[in-house]
Amino acid sequence: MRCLFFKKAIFCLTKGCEYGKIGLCKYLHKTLFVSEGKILAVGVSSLKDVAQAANVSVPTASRILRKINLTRFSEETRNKVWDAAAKLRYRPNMLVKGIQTGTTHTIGVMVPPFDSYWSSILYGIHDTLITVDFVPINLWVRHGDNFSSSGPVDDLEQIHRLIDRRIDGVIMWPPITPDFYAHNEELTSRNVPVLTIDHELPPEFGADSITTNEEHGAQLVAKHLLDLGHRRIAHLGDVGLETYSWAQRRRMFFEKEIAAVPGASCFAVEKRKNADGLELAKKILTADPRPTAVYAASDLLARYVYLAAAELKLRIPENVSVVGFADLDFAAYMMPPLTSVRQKGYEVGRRAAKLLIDRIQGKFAQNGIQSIVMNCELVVRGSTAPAAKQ
Amino acid sequence: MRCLFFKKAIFCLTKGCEYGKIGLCKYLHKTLFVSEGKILAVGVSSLKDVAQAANVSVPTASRILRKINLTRFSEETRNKVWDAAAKLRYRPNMLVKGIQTGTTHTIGVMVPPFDSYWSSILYGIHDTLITVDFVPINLWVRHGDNFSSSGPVDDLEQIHRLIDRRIDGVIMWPPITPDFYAHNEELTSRNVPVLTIDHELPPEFGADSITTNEEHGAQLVAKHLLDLGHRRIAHLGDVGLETYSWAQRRRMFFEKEIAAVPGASCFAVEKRKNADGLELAKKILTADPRPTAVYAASDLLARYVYLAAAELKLRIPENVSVVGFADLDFAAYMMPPLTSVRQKGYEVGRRAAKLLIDRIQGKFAQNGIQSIVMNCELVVRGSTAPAAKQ
DNA sequence: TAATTTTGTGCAACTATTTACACAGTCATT
DNA sequence: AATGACTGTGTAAATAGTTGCACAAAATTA
Repeated sequence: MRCLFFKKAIFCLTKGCEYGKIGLCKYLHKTLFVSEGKILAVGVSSLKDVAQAANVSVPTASRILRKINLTRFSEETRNKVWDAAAKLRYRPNMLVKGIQTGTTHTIGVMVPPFDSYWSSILYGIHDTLITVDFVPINLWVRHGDNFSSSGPVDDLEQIHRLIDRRIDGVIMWPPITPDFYAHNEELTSRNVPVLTIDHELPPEFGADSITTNEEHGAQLVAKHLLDLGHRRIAHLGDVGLETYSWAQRRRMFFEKEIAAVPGASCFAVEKRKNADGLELAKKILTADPRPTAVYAASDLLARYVYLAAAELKLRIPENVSVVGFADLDFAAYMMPPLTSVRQKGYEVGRRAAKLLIDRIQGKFAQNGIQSIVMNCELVVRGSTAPAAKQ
Repeated sequence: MRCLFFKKAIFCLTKGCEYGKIGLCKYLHKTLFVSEGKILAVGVSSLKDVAQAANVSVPTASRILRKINLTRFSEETRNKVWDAAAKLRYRPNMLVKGIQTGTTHTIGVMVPPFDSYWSSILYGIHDTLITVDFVPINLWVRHGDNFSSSGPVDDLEQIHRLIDRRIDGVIMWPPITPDFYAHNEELTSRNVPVLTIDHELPPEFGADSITTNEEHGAQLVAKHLLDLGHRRIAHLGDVGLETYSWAQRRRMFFEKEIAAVPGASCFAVEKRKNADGLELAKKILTADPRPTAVYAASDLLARYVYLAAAELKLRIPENVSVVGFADLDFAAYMMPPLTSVRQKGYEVGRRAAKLLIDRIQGKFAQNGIQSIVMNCELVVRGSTAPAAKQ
C-alpha cells in the first residue's frame, strides 16, 4: 500500500497497525486513521513532518521555528516553514529537550491538598511555576488514612516515579520519619534540589526550606489571650510524628509564652492519630477549674472545641474563648467566627516555587541552604472575648 | 585534564563546565563535581554508564535490566549488570520511552482543588493512576478570582504545556465557554483522550465524561423536605456560565420536583460571580411569606444561609430548615450539622482515572463515548426538621 | 580577475534507550 | 562429517530534536 503522508507507512502498516483500523504504530507512534489502504489523518506531527512539508531539512526547520539565526534564512524559506508548522499544528516535543539538556521543566510536588491551606499552597506553587513554563507533577505520600482504600503508598516508589521522569526539583512536605529521610537520599544523591515545607531536613541533605514562624504565632495568640485577661488556658494539640514537628513547636512556644507570665498557666492535651477529638475537647472543657480559653493547634481541632462546648451548653466566647490556627476556609463561617492565626498559603506556595526555581537555575551555587521563615498574623473574630470575672 | 569517570569529560569541561566548580554540561548533563582536575562524583547515571561499568554492550544491559530474554544471558553477565546498576543507582529514563513509544504514562489533570470535594477527586485520580504507574500533571485554568494575583491564566497555553510534554490523556473540569471548546480541539485533533468531570462536551469532541446524577439529587432533597411537611421552599443557586451547567441542572430538576406537588412552591435566587452571598440569603429569609426551608446549591452557599439566619435571629432548624450539596468537610461540623447531598469525590476521581486509562489502553476502540453518571446520597443531619405548624 | 567574505542550507553527531538482525561458537542430530 | 538449532552477545537503525561544522553560491573586495 502506498502511503499518502509518510514514506514509511508501509513499514508501519506491516508492523503494528491492523489494516483498515485505527492503530498505534511502533517507531512511528502517530495515530493513523487508515481506511481502504489510505491514511486519512494523523494525530501528532513531528519536526520532520514540518521539514518535509516545507521542503527543507530538519535542522533548518528547527532553527527557523526557534528563531535562531533567523536573518540567515531567506524570507521565502521562513514562511514555508512557518506555514507548514501551522498547517500541521506542530508542537515541539519537550521530552527530547529533556533528554538532551537534562532539564524537563517539571517539578515534583509531594504536597497533599489536605485542606484549604494546602490547596492555596498548591495554587501558589502552580501559578509561580507556569510563569517560567514549569509544570508540577503532584504525587502524595501517606495520605491513606482519610481517603485511600488502596492502603498506604510506597514512598520510595513515588520518589522513583519522579526521578524516572527526570523532574528538575521537588517541593515536599516530608513525612518526618527516619526511613523517609533515607528515601530523600535518593534525590540528593542525584543532585535533585529539594525544598521542604513546614519542616527542615538535617543540613546534610542540603534541602532548602520554608517554614512558618511558630514562635511568632505563639506570641500573637498568647498576647491576645493574656490581654483579654485569660490566665487558665488550655491547648488542644496535634501529636506530631517527631520531636520537632510543627505541632510540637506550636505547643512548646505557646507554653513558653504563657509560662513567662506570673499567674498564668497552660495545660496541653494532644490528639493522637485515631483519637476522638470531641472526647479530648470535652475533657478540656470539663476540667476543674475550667480553662477560660482554649488554643487549638489547628482550625480542625478548634471544631471539636465548638462541638464539645455545644454539648456541654457552654457559650463561645462568653464561657470560653477559642483560638485556632491556619485560618482555613471555614473559620470565618463558624459560629461564632473563629479567631485564628492566618498562614498565607498562597504566598508560601509562591515563594517555595520561586526559591526552588532559583536554586535550579543556579542562583545559590555559592551560598548554602536557603531557609525562608514566613510570618503569620492573628485574625481576631467572634470566638474570643475578655475572660469572665469569677 | 584526564577524567576518572568518562572518556568525554575533556569535551565536557571545555564546553560547559567551569573548571573547579560544580557545573552542568551540555550533551553530558550529569552534574559533575569537579575539583583539582578530578571528577569526584556524578549525579545521574545512564544505561551506557552501567554497561561500561559491567563491561557489556548497552543492549545487553538494557535486556538484562528489563528482564527480557533473561535465560539467554549467563549468570555471570547478569550479575555484573545488576551489580553495576545498583552501584551506580541507575534509574531508567522515561523520557526516552516516551519518545520511542509515544506514551509518557502522564495524565494532564485540569481540576482545581477548590474545596474538599475536589481535593478528594484529586486523591481518587492520584491513587488510581499510580496503580498503573501513571502520574498526574496538575494544571488549572480560570481560578484567578480567589487566589491568583497574577491574573487569569491563558487556557490555550496551559493545554499546550500538556501537549508539549506529550501527556497520554487529560482529565478536566472544563470551563463551559465557547472559546474553551475551541481550545479543546487542540487535544481532540491530536487524538489525546479527554475525560470531563461535571459537564459533557458536545459529542463531536468525543470526550468521555463523569457527572453527578443531578436529577436523583434533586429528588432526594425534594422528597426529604416534602416529607417533613415543607411547602414554601427557597433555592439559593449558583449562576452557571452556561445554560446546562451543574448549577442550572441542580435548580431545574429541583424546581421540577417541587412543581409536581400541588400546594408546594419554590422560588430561586441565583448568586452571580461577585455577588454578596449573605445579602442574597437575607433576601430569602426576609421574604414574605418566609420559606420554611432553603435548599442551597452547595455547602458554601448554605453557609450564607446560616450567617443570615443568625443575623435575623432565626433558629435552624426550628424556624427554617437548610439543605446543602456536596457534603464538604465542614458540613458535619456546622452548628447545627448540615443536611447535605453527599457526592463521593474519591470515587468520582477513581472512576474518572480508571475510565481514562481504559480509553488510553484502547478498551473502547469500537464503542463510542463513555458516560458515567454517579449517584449521590442524602446525609440527614440536624439542619432539617418538620415544618412548623402555622 | 582572483581572493575573500557573506548568505543560505545541509550533513553528521550528539542526548538515552529499544529492537531487529547478524554472527560466532557450541551442541546435538542425521 | 555436515547440517541445524541454540546460546550469548554485539551492531545498526529507530524514536525527536539541537548544534557544530562544512560547503556551495553569491556578493564584495583587493
